[in-house]
Amino acid sequence: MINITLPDGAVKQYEAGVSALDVAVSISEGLARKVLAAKVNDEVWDLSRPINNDASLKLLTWNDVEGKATFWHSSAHLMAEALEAVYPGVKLGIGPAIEKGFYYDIDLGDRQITEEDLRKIEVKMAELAKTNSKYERKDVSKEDAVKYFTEKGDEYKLELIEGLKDGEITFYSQGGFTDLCRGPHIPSTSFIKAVKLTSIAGAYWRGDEKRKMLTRIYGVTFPNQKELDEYVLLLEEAKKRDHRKLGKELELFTFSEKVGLGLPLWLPKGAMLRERLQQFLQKAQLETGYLPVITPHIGHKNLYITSGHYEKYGKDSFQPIKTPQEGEEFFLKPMNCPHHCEIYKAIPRSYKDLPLRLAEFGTVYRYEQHGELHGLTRVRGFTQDDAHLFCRPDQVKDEFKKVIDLVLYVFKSLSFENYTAQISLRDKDDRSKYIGTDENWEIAEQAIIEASAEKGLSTVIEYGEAAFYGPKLDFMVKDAIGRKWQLGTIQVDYNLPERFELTYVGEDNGKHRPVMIHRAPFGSMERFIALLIEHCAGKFPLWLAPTQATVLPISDKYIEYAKRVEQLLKAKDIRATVDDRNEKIGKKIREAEMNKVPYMLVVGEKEMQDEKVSLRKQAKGDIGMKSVNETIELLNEEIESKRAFE
RNA sequence: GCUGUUGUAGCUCAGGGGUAGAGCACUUCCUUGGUAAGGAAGAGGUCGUGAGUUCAAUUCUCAUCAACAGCUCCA
Repeated sequence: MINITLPDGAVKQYEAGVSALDVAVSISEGLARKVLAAKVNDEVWDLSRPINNDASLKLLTWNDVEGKATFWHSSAHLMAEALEAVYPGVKLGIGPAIEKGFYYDIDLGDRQITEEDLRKIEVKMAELAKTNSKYERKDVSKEDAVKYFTEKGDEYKLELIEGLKDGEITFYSQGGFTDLCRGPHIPSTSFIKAVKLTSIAGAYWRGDEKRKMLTRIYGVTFPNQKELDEYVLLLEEAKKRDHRKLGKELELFTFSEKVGLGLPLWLPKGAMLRERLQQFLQKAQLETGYLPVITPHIGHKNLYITSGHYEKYGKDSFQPIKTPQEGEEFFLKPMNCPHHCEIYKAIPRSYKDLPLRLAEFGTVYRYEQHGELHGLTRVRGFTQDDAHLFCRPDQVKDEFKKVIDLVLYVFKSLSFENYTAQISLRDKDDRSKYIGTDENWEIAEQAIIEASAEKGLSTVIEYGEAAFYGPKLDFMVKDAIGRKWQLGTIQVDYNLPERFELTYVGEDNGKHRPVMIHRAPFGSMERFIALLIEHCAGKFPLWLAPTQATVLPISDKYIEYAKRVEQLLKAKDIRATVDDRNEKIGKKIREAEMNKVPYMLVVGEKEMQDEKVSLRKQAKGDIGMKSVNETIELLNEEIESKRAFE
């Protein structure tokens, strides 16, 4: 007999060799029908796999992340089976589950598939799913595995097998389809009740842009049709929040091919929003000891030779600006750090001056790959809410913690609650791409890990994601359709102080090298605002709304009064407008609602008589008649509180 | 940069080998209306750009540019 520990701590005894499915059956029939896979000692297993020793067991259903992943992984196999049926001779790359669904990379040879073909494949998948084929696991020797895929003529699978050790190769089969796979899988195809193949795209084999591009088919499946319908609805809703769409509708920003790709033009309302955000952070930074500086938009070539950026990015970036002076070249600044290093150097620094925190909303230009440009989230000209902290090595951790506080303050103020904090460290194996001593890297990596822990941040560690000059802590936020973007960032840099020969005089009267911390709580104004737009679906909190209130006269007769109310609001720093068009009140309200103006002040005969307005809140409706003064107080209280717009 | 899809009025989109249409927005007039679209008239496009096929191209073919999705990249 063996002991199986369940998640609630209960320990039950079973015969050795019991399967997770047996355990599920012993608990309840209903559970046994729902269960997809099982977590055995923290490893996800097939339900049918025998458990021979004492173990902890968690039964995974559709409600578990791992349950869904298993379901989608099995769906990828089902799609592969359908693809082989529809396109005989298709070669298969890899087909994993992803956050929302799955994909399979395939080589179709000379054939091409279109969106309509996806419908055919969906039908085939549904048909195969109904056959209720079991997913069966089989251990295979390397020799047999190679033989199988050689006969099948699938060079991609053969390449994958090459990287595997004999004795740890498994095949999974369902229906007439067999795939090289570690597993695990759901018990049978009949669990898959609803199928949607979402898109076709190209993807390099093994993510290497020098290798062949395969066709990637994305899909998602569900255990019932209702969930699929809900998912489709959710996607449609998400698309309405897209910052590119809202940016156009709310007249926040635009792009012009004539001005240039990836160079945003901020319209008056967008500029208003952006300036509010900038002032908000500036205030917080002044309170925490940052010193504003201003530097030019270009820098001499020598600046970037010193910084090392010329060598690393010179050819792939905006090309130099020439001057009448023969051989003289300037670059548009791709970052603010070198300029700030020169500010540091302008004056001899003592250990007593540190940390020195130089802050600048600095606009930079980077020639991003054409295919990378994306709304405001990836552009070629953007403004960083940049600052560089020059400090002594013993101050790094403390400074780091202060920056974490600032980033969290910013996120909290804008109610970004669903962020992830990612610590990016060096690649575990390949260390050739990093500069600086192992010792300094160790210190910096430790400082970040400790500072994050002491601040109670729950972080994920990503190896190989560090910048070439130092480790970093990034704050990632998802956009409307689930793509992750980096917003706030804190990076430790031992490189630039070295290259610029920055020093300070220590207590010992000797010269020492400061450590530099790059940090940007927003990341960039552009990207932050993009995510903010999607986060609040264009309904900005009152303190940020470009127009905070609009006065809507019932008819021409009240325009004069409406303008007086507008002036009273403006005198109290409320951004107000008047809709004095010759339109009915219903239409004015409708448009103000669609423009997401937080407050509407309806004025007519009744209001004009005793300095009142009928107040209406966007998405909430009429909230009754109030005096102008009451209204101003109400709005200003909300502005002060920086409340999120509910 | 790579693969695929798309490109018609300011916006959202329909159409289709014989030089174009809707709704919204815009302009003018009527209307002075109390909480999500009042009515009428008008203006607006050589159908992304260039070439080819054709008696004829916005429609077919090729190239190119841009947008979108994904990949690669991201100081």
